[in-house]
Amino acid sequence: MNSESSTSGVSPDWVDGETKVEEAPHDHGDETRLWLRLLTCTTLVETEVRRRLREEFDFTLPRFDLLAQLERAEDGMVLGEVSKRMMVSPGNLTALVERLAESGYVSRTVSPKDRRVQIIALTEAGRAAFRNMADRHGEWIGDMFKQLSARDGAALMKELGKLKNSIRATLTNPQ
Amino acid sequence: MNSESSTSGVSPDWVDGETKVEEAPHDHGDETRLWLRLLTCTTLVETEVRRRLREEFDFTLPRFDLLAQLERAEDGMVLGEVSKRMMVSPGNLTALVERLAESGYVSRTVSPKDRRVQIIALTEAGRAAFRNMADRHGEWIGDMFKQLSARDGAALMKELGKLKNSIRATLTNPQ
DNA sequence: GGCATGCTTTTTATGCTTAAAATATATTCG
DNA sequence: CGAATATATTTTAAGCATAAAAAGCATGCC
Repeated sequence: MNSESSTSGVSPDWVDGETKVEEAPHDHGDETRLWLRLLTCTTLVETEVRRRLREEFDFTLPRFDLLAQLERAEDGMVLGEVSKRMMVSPGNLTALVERLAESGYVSRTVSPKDRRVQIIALTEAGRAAFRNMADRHGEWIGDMFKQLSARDGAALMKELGKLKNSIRATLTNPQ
Repeated sequence: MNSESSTSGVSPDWVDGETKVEEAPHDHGDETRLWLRLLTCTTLVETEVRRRLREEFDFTLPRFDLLAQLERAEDGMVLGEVSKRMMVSPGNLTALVERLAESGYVSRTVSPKDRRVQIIALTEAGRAAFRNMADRHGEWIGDMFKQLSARDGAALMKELGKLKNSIRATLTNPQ
């Protein structure tokens, strides 16, 4: 998924990916269309957020997401826990954390109890930078969602909750 | 976004990214929570699709998406058009198409009318391979969405339509 | 204590993705 | 015609992402 651009001129003239997949024989067409619409919405928002993070803060979304995770862990977090929460592979985080540490936004401490474990925490600079970006982030989202009434928003939240449960049930139950 | 894993053991024990961002001052908290739920659903589905594509077909999602676009263009498609429909940058497609051409799934033809333009089309092998994968893809989605009633699915489709319009309005109107 | 086992993180190989610059071709307009 | 401008694609540099294997450490059990 995804894409960004502005100068390279992709973003504003996208067509719509919602008709990506043709009907399957046993007809899961409705579900597939729903899935593609979901994907389209997510991609539109995510791409815009990436673009703005880059433009306004010269920051990437993965970096932002990592700071966001640490924001609510006063005493820092073990790398493996960050991996689970961010839904990314542990190997992915090695380089990401490395770069954020270089920039001075996070600190790494080897656990005294278990020397395999790294505790990652926000520095003061990281906390300040994140707050700044998170404020703007909220505004961007608010802007993109603004035509949705409170009622529609609540309904969507509820329906997505059901969907999430359905997905999780399938993933948990291997078949 | 994203992640896969199975042997590397990330996928099944994810925690949930829905609480990534804290409240913003001017309070777009509701919208942000909604956005994070949307993102979670998309990530869960997308990751599973990637995993299964790899496992069952040794194929990647971008490759699959590209074939899906070409499937409905009998006479092929210009690269730029594919780029818009897939919502990815043109530069991205160069290598992707190259690899799919190597595998014999797509053909590239220079347009006789405009030598800048490449027309990409499915080969018979590509068409067959895609149909095979698309069938399974439909089943996976059907499976993950199966706890959602037809009524809920329809409601979700409708609400997402409204959201999409809201997002597009904001993106089209640069402020 | 010492070995087997398992957990946490890093490394490696590969592929996806973008932005920006470069290249190549087409079109427009003076 | 020829220069400026526009369009289509590729190249480049950097970063993100995964799976699988390797390395390092802890723990349990004999």
